[in-house]
Amino acid sequence: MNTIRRHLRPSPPFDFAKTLDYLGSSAGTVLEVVDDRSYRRAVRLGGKPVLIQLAEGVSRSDSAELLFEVTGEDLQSQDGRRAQEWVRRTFCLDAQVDELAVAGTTDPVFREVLEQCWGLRPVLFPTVFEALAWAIIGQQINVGFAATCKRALADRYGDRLVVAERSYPMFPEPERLAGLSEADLAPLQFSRQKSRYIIGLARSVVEGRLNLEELQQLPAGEAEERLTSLMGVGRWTAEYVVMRGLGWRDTIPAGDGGLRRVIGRHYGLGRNATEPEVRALAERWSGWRGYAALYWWYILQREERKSRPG
DNA sequence: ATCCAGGCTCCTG
DNA sequence: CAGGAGCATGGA
Repeated sequence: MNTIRRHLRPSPPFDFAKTLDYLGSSAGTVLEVVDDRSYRRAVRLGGKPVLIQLAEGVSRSDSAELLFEVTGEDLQSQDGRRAQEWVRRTFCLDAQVDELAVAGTTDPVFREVLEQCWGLRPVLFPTVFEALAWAIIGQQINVGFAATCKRALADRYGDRLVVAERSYPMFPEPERLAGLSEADLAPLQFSRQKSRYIIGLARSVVEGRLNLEELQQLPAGEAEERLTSLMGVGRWTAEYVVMRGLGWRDTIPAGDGGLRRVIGRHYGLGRNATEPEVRALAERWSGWRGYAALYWWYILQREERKSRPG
């Protein structure tokens, strides 16, 4: 076991504390260890299990600095490079977010959102497969319960990485899930329908019908189309994965229940916004609709955390 | 009990 | 092709 350390400089504005606060309070964050100043998570990079650790460094002037560590078995410099690229991509460290400010100038409601979210960065899923599985698990059930299901899936079928006498869970590989039957997931409180979708997805990957590497190379619209052709993946799921798994910044899951709720509330509709309404509104965030979605979820989380602590 | 929760598929008219 | 029923689960 050895560790490689680096310093990373995110493009400003970057508010690590805010990003961690949101990430750590999100129900779906079950495989990460997050506190108010650091992040830890075990992932496979190039097939090799590693522990990624991030902490805030000394901030010079206005640009924050991140301390980054990767720990694993017999790490070479190329592993360090690979891990660093993974972090830059997963935490969107190179995003030129200041362009987004323009979208707020004509919309007082969204300007308020922008101010509260300034510096908040999206955190992508470690893999597209995990994003897809999480989106399917989360369909039409409350996110707390979805988190329970995800955790159970990882505990039962995922590998673990032990570093410094501490054990970190990893999300199951498609190969592992492809061999399961519906009966295997029933004890984890997956509905039959969801079990079918998840297992079918894993098999698609293993059998090569769904090439996740290739998916990364496609334009957002084509990736969305490709995803929607899978059983169990509708428009919401595809858009969610394009945004949170593939990292496209201009894709918004407009049918999302949470978005419809928070947007309806803030624009004074007295009801949930409809999907077409969200889509129409999102035109004004064009170029950054995915960031807008993130920001709205952040607002929603804060509002609903206040009224329902825990 | 009843309604809801970060939908999807399939079937109508 | 738009709209709605039916679907599975657990939680409030």
